[in-house]
Amino acid sequence: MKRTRRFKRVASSKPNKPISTTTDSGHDSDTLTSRRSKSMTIRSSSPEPKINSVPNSVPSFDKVTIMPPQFFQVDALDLAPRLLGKLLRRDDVVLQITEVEAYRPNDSACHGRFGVTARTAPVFGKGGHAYVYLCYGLHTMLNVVADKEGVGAAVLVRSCAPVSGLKTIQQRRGQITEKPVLLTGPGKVGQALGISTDWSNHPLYTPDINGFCTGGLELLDGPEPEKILIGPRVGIEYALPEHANALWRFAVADTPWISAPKNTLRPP
DNA sequence: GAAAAGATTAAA
DNA sequence: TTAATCTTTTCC
Repeated sequence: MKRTRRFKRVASSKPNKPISTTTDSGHDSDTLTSRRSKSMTIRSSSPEPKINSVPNSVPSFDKVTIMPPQFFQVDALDLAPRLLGKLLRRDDVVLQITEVEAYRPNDSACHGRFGVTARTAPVFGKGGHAYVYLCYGLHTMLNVVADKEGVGAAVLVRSCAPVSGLKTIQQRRGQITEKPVLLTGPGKVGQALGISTDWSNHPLYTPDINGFCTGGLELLDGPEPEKILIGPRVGIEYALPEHANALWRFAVADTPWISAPKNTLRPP
């Protein structure tokens, strides 16, 4: 066990991070608990859930709609394409989801295939929570848990486009660029959001206190893409052919913010 | 208790 | 094309 030290290696461990008390590495379950405490009421189902007329501009935060829990309580195959265009927010960073993959029960590529374990427990939890795991020992992968409690289903967020907080994104990524290389790839999304596996099981439908950006992680409504592309999922060659070949990868069409490989994506 | 594999990325 | 890197899960 080499383990030089148990220092929480978080992607965004850059020294000049703007967050004050709630640092990435300082994030812990206590913080989660308090954040989750109910004393805050929000109308997650406002009369006008759609955000049209916001093509490029950033929607003002107090008009934003947080997706309600019931939005997530569907089959991962249904949830996945609906996540395209939606927004992930943490701090001043807002990312628009451009590419996802669905993972489902009885799916030989799904992390839930071994049943409930310490790592995968959130996958079997209530839809609308995050499932964050470490891949290849270094990349934090963000999934949106789907379906009802007890069902092992989730949607991996593979790529995003930046909406706001570009400087923070670049800082966390360690790259000063506006090109797709900034956010196309699941590990990059996790790094840009500055999350660690401690964020696994964090609810994405619970607003920050008073709706301000206090370090939470939320899924906000966003414009639906006009056209989408589908294809087989990436990096699951070990799975059974029927699952490896299933077209459960979804992407926004006509955007450069898509991860490789792109040549396996086709119109539905 | 040990070994293998992995929903990847960046650099050569 | 390949090294980096380490947790999770399985097997003995």
